[in-house]
Amino acid sequence: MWRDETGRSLADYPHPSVAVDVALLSVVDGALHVALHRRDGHAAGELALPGTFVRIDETLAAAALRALREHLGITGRSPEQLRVFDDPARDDRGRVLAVAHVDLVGADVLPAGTETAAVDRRPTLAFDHDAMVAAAAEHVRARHRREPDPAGLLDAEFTLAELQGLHEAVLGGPLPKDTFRRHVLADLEPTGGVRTGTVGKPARLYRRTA
Amino acid sequence: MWRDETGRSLADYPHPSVAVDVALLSVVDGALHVALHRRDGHAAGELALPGTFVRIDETLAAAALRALREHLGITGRSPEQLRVFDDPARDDRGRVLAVAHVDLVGADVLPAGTETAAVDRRPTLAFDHDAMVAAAAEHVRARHRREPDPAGLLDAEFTLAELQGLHEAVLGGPLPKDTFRRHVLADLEPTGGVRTGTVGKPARLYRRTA
DNA sequence: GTAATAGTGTCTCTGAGACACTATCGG
DNA sequence: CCGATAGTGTCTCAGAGACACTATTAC
Repeated sequence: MWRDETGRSLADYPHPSVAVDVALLSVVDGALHVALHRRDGHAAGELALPGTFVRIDETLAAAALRALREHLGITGRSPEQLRVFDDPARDDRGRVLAVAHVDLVGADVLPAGTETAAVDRRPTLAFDHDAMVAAAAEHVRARHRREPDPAGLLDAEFTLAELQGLHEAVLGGPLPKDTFRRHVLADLEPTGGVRTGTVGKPARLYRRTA
Repeated sequence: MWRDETGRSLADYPHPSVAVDVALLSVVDGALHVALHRRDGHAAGELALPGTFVRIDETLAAAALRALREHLGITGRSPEQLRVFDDPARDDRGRVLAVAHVDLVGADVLPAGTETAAVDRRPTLAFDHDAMVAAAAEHVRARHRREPDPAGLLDAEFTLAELQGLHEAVLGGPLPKDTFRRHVLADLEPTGGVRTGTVGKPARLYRRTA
């Protein structure tokens, strides 16, 4: 451990605490939702994103996963970093920098009873979590404009209609069928199979390339 | 100040230190350069980005500005946040999270003698500063693909050739004249003046709109 | 056959890029 | 006039979007 001239280590200097907050998004009832929890202790009952303080030997990703586990009972995802929120007044318990994260999971990953809110009609959240949700939704939507099912929410094989339904749910609006199909076909390969047992012409099955 | 059940404040818990590092980019000799400094004390002589630890009541932007002032003697810019670098082994003095920032300034802002390196042919830097410079260059280049002179490096009035020269320097390669002009004209308005005193047909002067 | 869904041919519009051309200065 | 730089007309190509059409199943 490094020491300065007076024998103090880095951690001995006063410095901000660091928290992670995770906007865990999911498609529920055909719309993009965010998972929330009610705070207890200080300011109990207020809706907030799952978050936690970063421990001294923990990566941000590890802290984000721990927040999901402790607050929502969810394991095994890989949150992406958005940015640091550093308004000095954002947390009245002290000086806290918050690194916002985003992840997108299937609705089946959320334990029964998990509280969620549609990102486009959400209640006011604690701290600056509203801005975090807005940034998270924009991040996920931008990726879904560029790439088919970037989070791998669909099964290994899926029809173009299923893919389009996912993208419409994430983006929050209808997409033109023909343009959408031509747009995503470049990143898909047909498996040769078809989806049977439904009404109408059977749909070809695809998987993502690369 | 908030206290837990045992009377400890947030800052009493062990937590990572937070640093800012700034990739200060500039156009020098027609190419994108990054300003560096030589570290002293521990690992003296190694080239690094200007950086500093974030004080407990300081915003990230304020810390970034302070790092530029203390290491390079530069004031008055507005660095943008890139992302947090959190490899546990990135700093052998202790657990340090680094928030990378980027800014782009005119070469005239750099004090005489400032050490710089072309971003595309740079020496190996300390810590993970190589990755920060790469991210910073990509960030600045992406903005210059979308928008004319986003950092306002040119004078209030400029010719299209001057603007194109700036973009070629930032992007690191030649641009087609006619396509470039049509691309940026949407965001410019002619001032009515012309640049005289040069060889050839006088060029019209423009300013950025909005 | 009909209803329903899957998939495509084609037209238009727009923007990027390439190329060559015209325009206007100093000398 | 010439050399040099500024600026434009136009062609082609590719992708987005709109529309209508064809294809293939269950019943």
